[in-house]
Amino acid sequence: MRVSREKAAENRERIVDNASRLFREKGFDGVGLDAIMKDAGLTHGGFYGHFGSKDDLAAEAVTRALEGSMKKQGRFTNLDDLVSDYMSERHRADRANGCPVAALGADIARQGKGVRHGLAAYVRAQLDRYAPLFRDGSPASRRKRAIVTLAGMIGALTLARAVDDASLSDEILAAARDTFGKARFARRSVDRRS
Amino acid sequence: MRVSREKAAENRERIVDNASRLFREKGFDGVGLDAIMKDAGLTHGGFYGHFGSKDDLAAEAVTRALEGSMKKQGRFTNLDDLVSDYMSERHRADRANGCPVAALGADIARQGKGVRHGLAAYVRAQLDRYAPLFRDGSPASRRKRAIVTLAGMIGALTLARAVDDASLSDEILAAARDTFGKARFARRSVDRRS
DNA sequence: TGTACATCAGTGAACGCGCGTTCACTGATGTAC
DNA sequence: TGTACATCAGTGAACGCGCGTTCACTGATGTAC
Repeated sequence: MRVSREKAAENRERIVDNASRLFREKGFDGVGLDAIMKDAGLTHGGFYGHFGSKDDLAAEAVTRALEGSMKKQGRFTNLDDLVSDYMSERHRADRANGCPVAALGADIARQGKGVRHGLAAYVRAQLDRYAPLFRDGSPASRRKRAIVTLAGMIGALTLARAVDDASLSDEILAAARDTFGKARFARRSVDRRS
Repeated sequence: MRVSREKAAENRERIVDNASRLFREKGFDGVGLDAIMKDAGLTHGGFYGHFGSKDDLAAEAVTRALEGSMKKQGRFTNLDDLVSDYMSERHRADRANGCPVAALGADIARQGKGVRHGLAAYVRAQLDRYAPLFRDGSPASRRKRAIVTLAGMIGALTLARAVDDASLSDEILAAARDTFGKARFARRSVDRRS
């Protein structure tokens, strides 16, 4: 049953990719190793040839998902497009391929040090990406708005997915799209003193 | 071992309260019925005298947590105090007694119809509570800002808890506090056309 | 290049544990007289 | 009010299942000559 080293490396990649999607869709505890391996066209016994434990895979899968999310958002050169994409109905419906923070949310905070450290790096990278996309403001103001934009989009997507009411969900998406996109989330909203 | 009807009703309440805290702290799959019943000073066998299943308890526990969260936020008469409290270091540290949406996040979206319906009612109630606290703006503008404030606070707290970097976490809390509190998140930030 | 052997990626049965759930039982509470 | 019986909240052992993990085995790949 041995396969070539190249094929084995491909199998490993496929396990991580598929697990990254399955975890986002069903949560860490919602998928077993059996389902993950079957999804990659393998049997569960081979798992420990590739990973030390399910937790190890979870860490790799989250990292992979964060990388994918960063790469995807890196394609946008203005905030409007980025926000429109993040706040789209398509993203709301496709938890498996979307933002891992919105998909796994609080469960990430219950993961090990590796995952949480990777998330911090992800957040910093995203803030550095968002900040220059604002049209005006000091570096400090840009950074503050970048934080609020990132947090607001994550919270809005989480709410829009959790709510059992299509029109309320649509309203949440629209409000976030409208506020954070089109550079309407302008400098003075944050910087102005009362 | 029979106890009085009054005592039994108290026991039931205690189970729901404690479960609501335990779920928020460790997630739905992070606590077993054994731990929940032990936490209430009972043994696990008695569980099914009170509830039909663990899922039923989860639904009640989330509802209870949402009610508690609404009652708590109802005490605030201005946004600044409300935001300062939500975005406090104390709230970040105390997942068990804090906002259930931030604590359970995406897992709520994977719950049954009852929980998600209750969440929608909670969101609507919170929006109605936030909207009048803004200093200016049309009803539509107030509602839009209420949505963004609610989503932003939830996202910011989720991020602040998930990140493995104290100074980044503090920065996220501060940015959200500063943006959503003190009515600085003013009308024109949302309404102004480009 | 071809052959013989060693390696090792993947298989599938098995283990052990925890968890949700069930159930016969206990004994204090509630009720009927 | 007191007694006798029925009820039923809670107990703790047991069940069954799924899941993470282990392991002996297989047979194709990789390597040594």
